[in-house]
Amino acid sequence: MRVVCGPTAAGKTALALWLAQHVGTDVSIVGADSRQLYRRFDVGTAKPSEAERRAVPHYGIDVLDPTERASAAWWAHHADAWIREIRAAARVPLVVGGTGLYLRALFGALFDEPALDAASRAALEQALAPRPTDELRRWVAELDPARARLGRTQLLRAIEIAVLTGRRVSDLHRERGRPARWTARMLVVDPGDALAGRIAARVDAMLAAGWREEVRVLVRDVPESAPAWNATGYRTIRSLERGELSLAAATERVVVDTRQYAKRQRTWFRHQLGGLDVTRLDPRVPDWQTRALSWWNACDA
RNA sequence: GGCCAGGUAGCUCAGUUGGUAGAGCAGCGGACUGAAAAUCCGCGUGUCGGCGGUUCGAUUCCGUCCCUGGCCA
Repeated sequence: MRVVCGPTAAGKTALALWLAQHVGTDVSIVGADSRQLYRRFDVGTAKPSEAERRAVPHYGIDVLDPTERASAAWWAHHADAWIREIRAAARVPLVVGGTGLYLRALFGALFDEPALDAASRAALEQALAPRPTDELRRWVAELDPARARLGRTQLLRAIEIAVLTGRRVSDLHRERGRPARWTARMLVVDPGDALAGRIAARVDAMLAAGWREEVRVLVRDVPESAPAWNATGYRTIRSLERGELSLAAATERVVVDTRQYAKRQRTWFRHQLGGLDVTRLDPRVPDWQTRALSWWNACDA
Protein backbone atom coordinates (compact mmCIF):
# COMPACT_ATOMS: atom_id res chain seq x y z
CA MET A 1 0.00 0.00 0.00
CA ARG A 2 1.53 3.32 -1.04
CA VAL A 3 1.44 6.25 1.38
CA VAL A 4 2.57 9.84 0.84
CA CYS A 5 3.02 11.68 4.15
CA GLY A 6 5.06 14.46 5.76
CA PRO A 7 4.61 17.77 7.55
CA THR A 8 1.90 20.22 6.58
CA ALA A 9 2.61 22.50 3.59
CA ALA A 10 5.41 20.22 2.41
CA GLY A 11 3.73 19.67 -0.94
CA LYS A 12 2.18 16.23 -0.35
CA THR A 13 -1.05 17.01 -2.15
CA ALA A 14 0.65 18.40 -5.24
CA LEU A 15 3.05 15.49 -5.40
CA ALA A 16 0.29 12.93 -4.97
CA LEU A 17 -1.80 14.54 -7.70
CA TRP A 18 1.18 14.62 -10.02
CA LEU A 19 1.81 10.94 -9.39
CA ALA A 20 -1.84 10.07 -9.91
CA GLN A 21 -1.69 11.63 -13.33
CA HIS A 22 1.67 10.25 -14.44
CA VAL A 23 1.87 6.62 -13.37
CA GLY A 24 -0.24 5.25 -16.19
CA THR A 25 -2.93 3.61 -14.07
CA ASP A 26 -6.17 4.88 -12.58
CA VAL A 27 -5.38 6.16 -9.11
CA SER A 28 -7.77 7.13 -6.30
CA ILE A 29 -6.56 9.08 -3.27
CA VAL A 30 -7.47 8.31 0.35
CA GLY A 31 -6.95 11.32 2.60
CA ALA A 32 -5.32 10.63 5.97
CA ASP A 33 -6.01 14.01 7.40
CA SER A 34 -8.01 14.49 10.59
CA ARG A 35 -9.17 18.01 9.67
CA GLN A 36 -10.14 17.56 6.04
CA LEU A 37 -12.71 15.12 7.34
CA TYR A 38 -14.94 18.04 8.25
CA ARG A 39 -17.43 19.60 5.89
CA ARG A 40 -17.39 23.39 5.50
CA PHE A 41 -13.89 23.79 6.98
CA ASP A 42 -12.32 24.07 3.56
CA VAL A 43 -9.93 26.96 3.09
CA GLY A 44 -7.97 26.68 6.34
CA THR A 45 -7.55 22.92 6.08
CA ALA A 46 -6.04 23.16 2.59
CA LYS A 47 -8.39 20.67 1.03
CA PRO A 48 -7.71 19.76 -2.59
CA SER A 49 -9.68 21.97 -4.97
CA GLU A 50 -12.84 21.03 -6.84
CA ALA A 51 -10.84 20.66 -10.02
CA GLU A 52 -8.29 18.43 -8.36
CA ARG A 53 -11.01 16.26 -6.93
CA ARG A 54 -12.61 15.99 -10.35
CA ALA A 55 -9.30 14.98 -11.89
CA VAL A 56 -8.57 12.32 -9.25
CA PRO A 57 -11.24 10.68 -7.05
CA HIS A 58 -10.73 11.43 -3.34
CA TYR A 59 -11.98 9.58 -0.27
CA GLY A 60 -11.93 10.72 3.35
CA ILE A 61 -12.74 14.36 2.66
CA ASP A 62 -15.98 16.03 3.80
CA VAL A 63 -17.27 12.96 5.59
CA LEU A 64 -18.16 14.41 9.01
CA ASP A 65 -20.18 17.30 10.37
CA PRO A 66 -18.13 19.84 12.36
CA THR A 67 -19.69 18.70 15.63
CA GLU A 68 -18.81 15.03 15.21
CA ARG A 69 -15.73 13.62 16.86
CA ALA A 70 -13.45 11.44 14.76
CA SER A 71 -10.97 8.92 16.05
CA ALA A 72 -8.02 7.05 14.66
CA ALA A 73 -9.86 3.74 14.84
CA TRP A 74 -12.93 5.22 13.19
CA TRP A 75 -10.80 6.57 10.36
CA ALA A 76 -8.84 3.32 9.92
CA HIS A 77 -12.06 1.34 9.73
CA HIS A 78 -13.38 3.56 6.96
CA ALA A 79 -10.06 3.86 5.17
CA ASP A 80 -9.95 0.10 5.02
CA ALA A 81 -13.36 0.05 3.35
CA TRP A 82 -12.42 2.83 0.93
CA ILE A 83 -9.30 0.98 -0.13
CA ARG A 84 -11.30 -2.18 -0.79
CA GLU A 85 -13.80 -0.19 -2.77
CA ILE A 86 -11.07 1.39 -4.87
CA ARG A 87 -9.52 -1.98 -5.61
CA ALA A 88 -12.87 -3.50 -6.41
CA ALA A 89 -13.23 -0.80 -9.07
CA ALA A 90 -9.90 -1.89 -10.55
CA ARG A 91 -8.16 1.28 -9.49
CA VAL A 92 -5.01 1.82 -7.42
CA PRO A 93 -5.28 3.47 -3.99
CA LEU A 94 -2.81 6.09 -2.75
CA VAL A 95 -3.04 7.18 0.88
CA VAL A 96 -2.04 10.83 1.41
CA GLY A 97 -1.92 12.76 4.64
CA GLY A 98 -0.13 14.08 7.65
CA THR A 99 -2.06 12.59 10.56
CA GLY A 100 0.53 10.17 11.91
CA LEU A 101 -1.74 8.44 14.39
CA TYR A 102 -4.28 7.67 11.68
CA LEU A 103 -1.60 6.09 9.53
CA ARG A 104 -0.49 4.07 12.50
CA ALA A 105 -4.04 2.90 13.08
CA LEU A 106 -4.18 1.60 9.52
CA PHE A 107 -0.70 0.11 9.24
CA GLY A 108 0.21 -1.01 12.69
CA ALA A 109 -0.15 -0.72 16.34
CA LEU A 110 -3.72 0.15 17.33
CA PHE A 111 -4.99 -2.44 19.78
CA ASP A 112 -8.39 -4.05 19.73
CA GLU A 113 -10.45 -2.05 22.18
CA PRO A 114 -12.85 -4.01 24.37
CA ALA A 115 -16.46 -2.86 24.10
CA LEU A 116 -16.98 0.21 26.30
CA ASP A 117 -20.38 1.27 27.53
CA ALA A 118 -21.15 4.57 25.82
CA ALA A 119 -23.13 6.02 28.73
CA SER A 120 -20.52 5.30 31.41
CA ARG A 121 -17.90 6.58 29.05
CA ALA A 122 -19.70 9.89 28.61
CA ALA A 123 -20.32 10.18 32.34
CA LEU A 124 -16.67 9.55 33.11
CA GLU A 125 -15.58 12.11 30.55
CA GLN A 126 -17.85 14.68 32.21
CA ALA A 127 -16.44 13.89 35.63
CA LEU A 128 -12.83 14.12 34.47
CA ALA A 129 -13.11 17.26 32.37
CA PRO A 130 -12.74 19.79 35.22
CA ARG A 131 -9.85 17.93 36.90
CA PRO A 132 -6.43 19.58 36.63
CA THR A 133 -3.83 17.68 34.63
CA ASP A 134 -1.54 17.23 37.64
CA GLU A 135 -4.27 15.42 39.47
CA LEU A 136 -4.96 13.12 36.51
CA ARG A 137 -1.25 12.43 36.36
CA ARG A 138 -1.18 11.35 40.00
CA TRP A 139 -4.07 8.97 39.40
CA VAL A 140 -2.42 7.45 36.35
CA ALA A 141 0.81 7.04 38.33
CA GLU A 142 -1.23 4.61 40.45
CA LEU A 143 -3.41 3.04 37.76
CA ASP A 144 -0.89 2.61 34.96
CA PRO A 145 2.54 4.09 35.78
CA ALA A 146 3.95 3.56 32.29
CA ARG A 147 1.52 6.15 30.94
CA ALA A 148 1.88 8.80 33.66
CA ARG A 149 4.57 10.79 31.80
CA LEU A 150 2.35 11.45 28.77
CA GLY A 151 0.01 14.34 28.00
CA ARG A 152 -3.52 15.04 29.22
CA THR A 153 -5.21 13.31 26.27
CA GLN A 154 -3.31 10.14 27.03
CA LEU A 155 -3.92 10.42 30.78
CA LEU A 156 -7.66 10.66 30.17
CA ARG A 157 -7.48 7.61 27.95
CA ALA A 158 -5.52 5.62 30.55
CA ILE A 159 -8.08 6.46 33.24
CA GLU A 160 -10.99 5.67 30.94
CA ILE A 161 -9.66 2.22 30.09
CA ALA A 162 -8.69 1.46 33.68
CA VAL A 163 -12.07 2.46 35.08
CA LEU A 164 -14.23 0.94 32.36
CA THR A 165 -12.36 -2.32 31.81
CA GLY A 166 -10.42 -2.82 35.02
CA ARG A 167 -7.27 -3.27 32.93
CA ARG A 168 -4.27 -1.11 32.12
CA VAL A 169 -4.06 0.29 28.60
CA SER A 170 -0.40 -0.54 28.50
CA ASP A 171 -1.26 -4.21 29.20
CA LEU A 172 -4.00 -4.21 26.58
CA HIS A 173 -1.58 -2.76 24.07
CA ARG A 174 0.59 -5.80 24.56
CA GLU A 175 -2.15 -8.42 24.75
CA ARG A 176 -4.59 -7.20 22.17
CA GLY A 177 -2.26 -5.94 19.45
CA ARG A 178 -3.85 -6.36 16.07
CA PRO A 179 -2.03 -7.46 12.93
CA ALA A 180 -1.54 -4.63 10.44
CA ARG A 181 -4.28 -4.40 7.83
CA TRP A 182 -1.79 -3.53 5.10
CA THR A 183 1.92 -3.27 4.69
CA ALA A 184 2.85 0.27 3.86
CA ARG A 185 5.55 1.82 1.74
CA MET A 186 5.86 5.39 2.87
CA LEU A 187 7.11 8.36 0.90
CA VAL A 188 7.90 11.09 3.43
CA VAL A 189 7.88 14.46 1.67
CA ASP A 190 9.84 17.23 3.38
CA PRO A 191 11.31 20.40 1.86
CA GLY A 192 13.77 20.96 4.72
CA ASP A 193 14.41 24.57 5.69
CA ALA A 194 12.13 25.83 2.92
CA LEU A 195 9.13 24.70 4.96
CA ALA A 196 8.81 27.86 7.08
CA GLY A 197 8.62 30.02 3.97
CA ARG A 198 6.05 27.72 2.39
CA ILE A 199 3.90 27.90 5.52
CA ALA A 200 3.94 31.70 5.57
CA ALA A 201 3.05 31.81 1.88
CA ARG A 202 0.26 29.30 2.34
CA VAL A 203 -1.33 31.27 5.18
CA ASP A 204 -1.33 34.39 3.00
CA ALA A 205 -2.87 32.38 0.18
CA MET A 206 -5.59 31.05 2.49
CA LEU A 207 -6.48 34.56 3.61
CA ALA A 208 -6.61 35.68 -0.01
CA ALA A 209 -8.78 32.67 -0.85
CA GLY A 210 -11.52 33.72 1.55
CA TRP A 211 -10.65 32.08 4.86
CA ARG A 212 -12.07 34.99 6.87
CA GLU A 213 -15.34 34.89 4.96
CA GLU A 214 -15.57 31.15 5.52
CA VAL A 215 -15.09 31.57 9.27
CA ARG A 216 -17.61 34.38 9.42
CA VAL A 217 -20.25 31.99 8.11
CA LEU A 218 -19.18 29.10 10.33
CA VAL A 219 -19.43 31.08 13.58
CA ARG A 220 -23.11 31.61 12.91
CA ASP A 221 -24.09 27.98 13.50
CA VAL A 222 -21.11 25.83 14.45
CA PRO A 223 -20.85 25.74 18.27
CA GLU A 224 -17.53 26.80 19.77
CA SER A 225 -17.04 23.36 21.24
CA ALA A 226 -17.24 21.59 17.86
CA PRO A 227 -14.14 19.45 17.26
CA ALA A 228 -13.64 20.93 13.79
CA TRP A 229 -12.56 24.25 15.36
CA ASN A 230 -9.38 22.52 16.54
CA ALA A 231 -7.91 22.87 13.07
CA THR A 232 -4.85 25.12 13.22
CA GLY A 233 -5.69 28.78 12.79
CA TYR A 234 -9.46 28.59 12.93
CA ARG A 235 -9.81 29.88 16.49
CA THR A 236 -7.35 32.67 15.70
CA ILE A 237 -9.27 33.71 12.61
CA ARG A 238 -12.44 33.62 14.70
CA SER A 239 -10.82 36.09 17.14
CA LEU A 240 -9.77 38.22 14.18
CA GLU A 241 -13.36 38.38 12.96
CA ARG A 242 -14.51 39.38 16.44
CA GLY A 243 -12.06 42.25 16.37
CA GLU A 244 -9.89 40.88 19.17
CA LEU A 245 -6.74 40.85 17.05
CA SER A 246 -5.23 42.86 14.23
CA LEU A 247 -4.82 41.18 10.86
CA ALA A 248 -1.04 41.30 11.24
CA ALA A 249 -1.14 39.74 14.71
CA ALA A 250 -3.58 37.05 13.63
CA THR A 251 -1.55 36.16 10.56
CA GLU A 252 1.63 35.88 12.60
CA ARG A 253 -0.16 33.74 15.19
CA VAL A 254 -1.44 31.33 12.55
CA VAL A 255 1.96 31.06 10.87
CA VAL A 256 3.64 30.29 14.20
CA ASP A 257 0.99 27.74 15.18
CA THR A 258 1.34 26.02 11.82
CA ARG A 259 5.12 25.95 12.10
CA GLN A 260 4.88 24.36 15.53
CA TYR A 261 2.44 21.78 14.24
CA ALA A 262 4.73 20.95 11.32
CA LYS A 263 7.60 20.50 13.76
CA ARG A 264 5.61 17.96 15.77
CA GLN A 265 4.81 16.10 12.58
CA ARG A 266 8.48 15.98 11.66
CA THR A 267 9.34 14.51 15.03
CA TRP A 268 6.63 11.90 14.49
CA PHE A 269 7.76 10.97 10.99
CA ARG A 270 11.36 10.84 12.19
CA HIS A 271 10.76 8.42 15.04
CA GLN A 272 7.34 6.79 14.86
CA LEU A 273 7.54 4.96 11.56
CA GLY A 274 9.49 2.04 12.98
CA GLY A 275 9.07 -1.19 11.05
CA LEU A 276 7.67 0.51 7.97
CA ASP A 277 9.41 0.87 4.65
CA VAL A 278 10.32 4.56 4.41
CA THR A 279 11.65 6.65 1.52
CA ARG A 280 12.31 10.33 2.06
CA LEU A 281 12.03 12.95 -0.65
CA ASP A 282 12.87 16.64 -0.71
CA PRO A 283 10.54 18.10 -3.36
CA ARG A 284 13.10 20.82 -4.12
CA VAL A 285 15.50 18.43 -5.84
CA PRO A 286 15.43 18.85 -9.63
CA ASP A 287 14.81 15.15 -10.27
CA TRP A 288 11.92 14.79 -7.81
CA GLN A 289 9.67 13.39 -10.55
CA THR A 290 12.09 10.59 -11.37
CA ARG A 291 12.53 9.79 -7.70
CA ALA A 292 8.80 9.84 -7.01
CA LEU A 293 8.16 7.53 -9.95
CA SER A 294 10.86 5.10 -8.95
CA TRP A 295 9.39 4.99 -5.45
CA TRP A 296 5.99 4.29 -7.01
CA ASN A 297 7.34 1.55 -9.24
CA ALA A 298 9.17 -0.14 -6.38
CA CYS A 299 5.84 -0.81 -4.68
CA ASP A 300 3.61 -3.77 -5.49
CA ALA A 301 0.29 -2.09 -4.96
C1' G B 1 22.15 72.06 17.36
C1' G B 2 20.05 71.71 22.86
C1' C B 3 17.43 68.83 26.60
C1' C B 4 15.23 64.18 28.17
C1' A B 5 14.56 58.79 27.87
C1' G B 6 16.59 54.47 26.09
C1' G B 7 20.46 50.93 23.78
C1' U B 8 20.96 43.59 27.87
C1' A B 9 19.14 36.46 24.13
C1' G B 10 16.07 36.22 17.36
C1' C B 11 11.77 39.72 19.68
C1' U B 12 9.57 42.38 24.14
C1' C B 13 11.71 43.45 28.58
C1' A B 14 13.62 42.54 33.93
C1' G B 15 18.11 42.79 36.74
C1' U B 16 23.03 43.40 38.74
C1' U B 17 23.78 48.83 46.15
C1' G B 18 30.66 46.75 41.07
C1' G B 19 32.10 39.90 41.70
C1' U B 20 30.56 38.79 33.73
C1' A B 21 22.84 38.05 33.93
C1' G B 22 17.07 35.92 33.65
C1' A B 23 11.67 35.82 32.33
C1' G B 24 7.80 35.58 28.52
C1' C B 25 7.43 34.74 23.39
C1' A B 26 10.12 32.70 19.24
C1' G B 27 13.44 28.70 18.20
C1' C B 28 15.52 23.67 19.02
C1' G B 29 15.14 18.45 20.81
C1' G B 30 11.80 14.62 22.59
C1' A B 31 7.23 11.74 23.84
C1' C B 32 2.84 9.82 21.53
C1' U B 33 -1.64 2.72 20.63
C1' G B 34 -9.55 4.91 19.60
C1' A B 35 -9.88 13.66 20.80
C1' A B 36 -3.66 13.61 17.24
C1' A B 37 -4.02 20.28 13.09
C1' A B 38 -4.86 17.05 19.82
C1' U B 39 -2.11 16.53 24.50
C1' C B 40 2.41 16.81 27.05
C1' C B 41 8.04 16.83 28.58
C1' G B 42 13.06 18.94 28.19
C1' C B 43 16.75 22.82 26.47
C1' G B 44 18.80 29.88 28.01
C1' U B 45 26.99 32.16 26.77
C1' G B 46 24.40 36.56 25.26
C1' U B 47 31.40 41.13 22.65
C1' C B 48 24.76 43.45 28.74
C1' G B 49 25.97 49.63 21.80
C1' G B 50 31.74 51.13 20.67
C1' C B 51 36.25 53.03 22.75
C1' G B 52 38.82 54.90 26.87
C1' G B 53 39.18 55.78 32.41
C1' U B 54 38.67 54.48 37.78
C1' U B 55 39.08 49.58 40.26
C1' C B 56 42.04 43.48 42.32
C1' G B 57 37.59 43.17 39.21
C1' A B 58 33.02 47.14 35.01
C1' U B 59 27.30 44.94 31.91
C1' U B 60 26.82 48.05 36.55
C1' C B 61 30.51 54.09 38.28
C1' C B 62 32.96 58.31 35.17
C1' G B 63 34.25 60.40 30.24
C1' U B 64 33.52 60.26 25.17
C1' C B 65 31.54 58.65 20.60
C1' C B 66 27.63 56.11 17.80
C1' C B 67 22.43 54.67 17.26
C1' U B 68 16.90 54.98 18.36
C1' G B 69 12.55 57.61 20.23
C1' G B 70 10.37 62.12 22.27
C1' C B 71 10.37 67.34 23.32
C1' C B 72 12.62 72.22 22.26
C1' A B 73 15.07 75.18 18.59
